[in-house]
Amino acid sequence: MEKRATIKDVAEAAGVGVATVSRVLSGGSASAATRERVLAVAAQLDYRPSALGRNLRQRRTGGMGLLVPDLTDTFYGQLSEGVLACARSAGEPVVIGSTGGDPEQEADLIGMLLEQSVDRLIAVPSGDADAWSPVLRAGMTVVFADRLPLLSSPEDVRAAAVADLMALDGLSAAAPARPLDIPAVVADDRAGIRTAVRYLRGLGHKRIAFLGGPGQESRVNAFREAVGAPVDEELVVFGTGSRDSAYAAASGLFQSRPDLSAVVAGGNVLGEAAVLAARELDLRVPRDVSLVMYDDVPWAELCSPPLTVIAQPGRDMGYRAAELVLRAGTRKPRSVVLPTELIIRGSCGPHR
Amino acid sequence: MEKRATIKDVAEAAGVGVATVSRVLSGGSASAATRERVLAVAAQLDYRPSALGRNLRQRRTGGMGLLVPDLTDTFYGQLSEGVLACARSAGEPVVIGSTGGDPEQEADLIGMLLEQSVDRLIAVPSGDADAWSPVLRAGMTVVFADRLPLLSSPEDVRAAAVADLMALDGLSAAAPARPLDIPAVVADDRAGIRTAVRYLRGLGHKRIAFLGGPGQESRVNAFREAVGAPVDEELVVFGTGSRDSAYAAASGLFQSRPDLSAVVAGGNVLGEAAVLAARELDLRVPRDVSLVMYDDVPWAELCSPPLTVIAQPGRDMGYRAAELVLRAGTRKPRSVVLPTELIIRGSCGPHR
DNA sequence: CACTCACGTGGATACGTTTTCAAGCATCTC
DNA sequence: GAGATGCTTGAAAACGTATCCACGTGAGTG
Repeated sequence: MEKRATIKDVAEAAGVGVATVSRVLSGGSASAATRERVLAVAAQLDYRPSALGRNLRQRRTGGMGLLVPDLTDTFYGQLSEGVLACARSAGEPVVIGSTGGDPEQEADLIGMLLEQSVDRLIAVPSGDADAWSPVLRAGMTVVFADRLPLLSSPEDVRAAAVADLMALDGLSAAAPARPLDIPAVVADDRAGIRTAVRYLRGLGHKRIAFLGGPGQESRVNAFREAVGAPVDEELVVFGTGSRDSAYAAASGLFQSRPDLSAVVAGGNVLGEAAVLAARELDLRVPRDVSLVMYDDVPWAELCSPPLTVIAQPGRDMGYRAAELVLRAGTRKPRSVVLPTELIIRGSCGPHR
Repeated sequence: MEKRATIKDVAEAAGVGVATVSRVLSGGSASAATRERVLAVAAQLDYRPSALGRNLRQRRTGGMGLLVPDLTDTFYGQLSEGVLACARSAGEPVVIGSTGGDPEQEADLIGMLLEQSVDRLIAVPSGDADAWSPVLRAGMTVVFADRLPLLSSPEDVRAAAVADLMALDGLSAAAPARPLDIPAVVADDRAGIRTAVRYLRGLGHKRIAFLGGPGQESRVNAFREAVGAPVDEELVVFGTGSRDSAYAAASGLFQSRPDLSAVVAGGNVLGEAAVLAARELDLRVPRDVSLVMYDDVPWAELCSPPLTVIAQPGRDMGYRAAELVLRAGTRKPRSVVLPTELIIRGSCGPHR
């Protein structure tokens, strides 16, 4: 196990000062002759600058943090792949954490990132806005993906609801002033849900349920808006994030309201739970109940019938978020809303 | 954005030297009085030791690297969750990379990790053994997960085949001397495949095909061994890792050999491709073709019929690998072989 | 020719921590 | 009571890099 060459070794071998080596390697000015010599020596010694020294000197770790609720959820897998793709092309490391949707674990992981001096973070937030403002004060550049943190105080919630609707109105609409001024890359939940609800309405469905998970406030709001008042509150139910609780929620919904004829699932885990629960209760899809699921995942096509879905570009979402967080120094990052698409397959039928 | 307190600040505020602060915080000896004072001051200043300084001093980054082929593959999602769970409980960061199954990208990512002085790595290897030996020489502690790297030279390959069979013979059998002495956490592929093949045989199937992906040499070998010579080589086909190529392989297999009555898919992406291709070709599962898939993923139950699978404990695999790599300093890590389980659902029927 | 200016260069410093080392001090032993 | 022993403590060095600053050299200008 031979030890790695340091910048000092290169400097000595090339007969120059360490400062010159540093400049050559980080693109500073140097004469053509010395540049060439330094590069040759560096290559010959197989010199790789130590990120440790650099990081300490610049008082920050390169790369970025990535916080997702669950890597077992295919959508977050897609999102992560997008982030990693962007990071790879930039040659930057990404340190990842899985929060389990738990604000406490999220806070722990943020603490760990802080300790590592990771100052750029892409997060699918679980904690509320109050939990995130300290992070900003710590000097972190944060970009939210997939969703925004829930606002905590009542008046904030009101303001945010308004802001959300405004933000989603146009695809590239400028984000309104929010209590928490953090850029985000999210899907156009409002349009996606609206399209799905209209589609179901067009098939004759009247009693449409929403099966949601944690952090899907924006989708629920969109659902409420799309169905119009008055919303039958028994028809919107929530799981807590685990597959078990999603199944319980779905099963409970089907049993307590046999009159519902369609359900929109707020995410692929919820969708999975819905088809499982429906099968268990001998409800046929789409004969007895129509189903449209948020997230297009490979296995949606495998179901029989194949699932009609609201597709959101998970990979793009991750990639864009990574771009934003990397360019944060240069450009002031603006929020991005990505389009969704209703992909009609076989899980929705006419109301009978 | 107030700047963080350093150890020096704490030392001054507590009226002690920095060395004392360091000792108190890293569990060294100190008098009860000073310990208490230092702790109080540290808490009051909200002091968090910077990993940067520590890392530079110790010439190594804490935590571990994690290299998987594709986070979109649910199995690797499970494996990653296991690694993250272990890392979280140890308070260690994880820097992740997705190789896409490409040895070149893998090498790039390894280079990045080296640059970061990450000296502990959990990898699902894509490159062959020759690509990995330099990593060891660089002083990295590596633990392979899910599979072993392919050996490159012909004699090595022979030796490895023998070694693999030996290694898999007992669950906790000591790993034989291999050209590459790296501990690994893998599933008992041999037993898993053997059980599946026997099960299919028991249903009367004679022409059983194997649909494999990259890095599944161990499973193919096990398949060859289980069916016994002579193996109809047309019945073992490979995709390159992408979903498209998996689909192409599956589709090609079904079309070129309409006489096959059962197929074993070497992974969940392959299994997905198989049911898609079968449906496209109007082959009914399990009436026309029986299917058993490696990997138990949540959506296996969603298919109709639900898929019979060889379950391997992805999460455990990741957790164990992380444990091994973290304890590498203390204990000399030994390879681990985890049990598989044939979960019979509805995708296999009697041969007709 | 003297003076300025621009540029290439290297020495020195700082980043925040851990660890070594020796010194200070109190206690114990003969 | 003198020496030895043990424990606590702080000063200082080191880790590998980027950057500030000052120095020297060459060209360009008056």
